[in-house]
Amino acid sequence: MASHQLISVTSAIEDYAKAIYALEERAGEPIGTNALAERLGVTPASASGMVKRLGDLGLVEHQPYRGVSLTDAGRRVALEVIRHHRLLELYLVETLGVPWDRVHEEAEVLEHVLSEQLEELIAIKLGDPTTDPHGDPIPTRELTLEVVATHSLQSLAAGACGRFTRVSDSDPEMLRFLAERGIAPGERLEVIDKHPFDGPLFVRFGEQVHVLGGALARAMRVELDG
Amino acid sequence: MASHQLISVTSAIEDYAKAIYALEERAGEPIGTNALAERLGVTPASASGMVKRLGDLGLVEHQPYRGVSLTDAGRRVALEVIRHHRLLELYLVETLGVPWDRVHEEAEVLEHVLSEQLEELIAIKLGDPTTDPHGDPIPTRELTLEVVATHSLQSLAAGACGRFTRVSDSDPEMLRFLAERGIAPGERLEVIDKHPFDGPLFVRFGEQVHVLGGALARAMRVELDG
DNA sequence: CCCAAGTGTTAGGCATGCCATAATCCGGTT
DNA sequence: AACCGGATTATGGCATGCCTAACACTTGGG
Repeated sequence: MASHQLISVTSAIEDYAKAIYALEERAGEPIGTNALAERLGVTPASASGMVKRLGDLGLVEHQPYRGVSLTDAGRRVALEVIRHHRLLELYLVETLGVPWDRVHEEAEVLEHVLSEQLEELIAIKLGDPTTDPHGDPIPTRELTLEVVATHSLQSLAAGACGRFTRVSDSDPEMLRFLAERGIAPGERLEVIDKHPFDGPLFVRFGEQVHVLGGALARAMRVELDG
Repeated sequence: MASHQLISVTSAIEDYAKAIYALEERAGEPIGTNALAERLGVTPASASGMVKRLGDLGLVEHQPYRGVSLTDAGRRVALEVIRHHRLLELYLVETLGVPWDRVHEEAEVLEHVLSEQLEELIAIKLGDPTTDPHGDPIPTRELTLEVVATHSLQSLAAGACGRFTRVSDSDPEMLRFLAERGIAPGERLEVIDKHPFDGPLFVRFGEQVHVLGGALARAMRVELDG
């Protein structure tokens, strides 16, 4: 229960917390420093060193050779940054008209310097939104995050109906591609057909049918009906 | 004409450029490292060291023992940051409703991370404004800054008429004090009376007459009629 | 004209932050 | 029991940016 946080939480530390959070959510178990290192683009040794620092700050539990997992404090740090990031993305799109595919990198910088003050004002201005422009959920003020079960579009079979809820925000190419075709999170869809051998899908959005496959269909998440 | 800038321009360097710019404008001559150090709250030795770095980057001309002055490149750095700062202040007040006396410290942080992209979008959104909420002029896109001759309120005599144009943005107390009385930059004023011995002034804003003196009256800048 | 006082500068160091290489060390599997 | 791959330590590099202490310059008053 000791309140660590004796030292400042730097941008790098926030990035580590974010990365661990993301990996841990997906894996459902502690994260190896190797995976962490790869995600962050550093060597395993560097990640190991930083993990030690996070441990000293009380942000992670680290069983050597067993992996890292966030403590409650660490999860709070991660969720705070994620909240910043997603609020900023929505804000930049809604209020300043920043193109959909550019908001990510802007938010990536600003998330680390946004004051609680501004966070709050932005949240109010936006009416306490629950999802960002990519459909990713925004942690609440109390830092809770509702997890909705979604499926990769690629994993669906012909006949499936649902709502396109989100897509990774980190690939501007994909975002541009979708934006050009008028496909945005929130829209309902129906899988009309799917080619065999993990092939492309024919998906109806409104009146339009689009052909989607490859990494794109794998990155798109769908909330199924029912 | 060599384009230096081989190394990154850090926040600290931007702060030094800003400080040198401000002091140089006021003094009209090269700045001593002592004055610079005092302004930035560091020791003269530290300032001396940083000035050397700015010199290496081609941002200042430094005649040892003779003072520092900004080069064109240095002036551009300073004006760019000042533009960021003042645009942000106005933006935060106008769009997010940040209290007048708090925008300064927010802008102080954000000015260093604002991308050109966002700067541009903010400027457009605000309609290319020329002054910030404190009445300070905002450098143009091309980084020119119109200098208007102003006088300290304290220096005026009874009978003087003019427009209250600006007040230092760095003292929240003063800003709150003025805001509470409904005094804001842009308003016309008339000095009704002034007590002797550099005493307080009786100043009319609209229908209201306020008594102003001390450091406050010295910080308030007035553009005289004529 | 010279030297004291004040102003500037250099030298050396320290703290932080973050990453890298190289070598070693677990730990589970074969 | 040996091995392999993942993980860790040890060591160091590089950049920032600040400090103290000691030294150097400039200038004005005597």
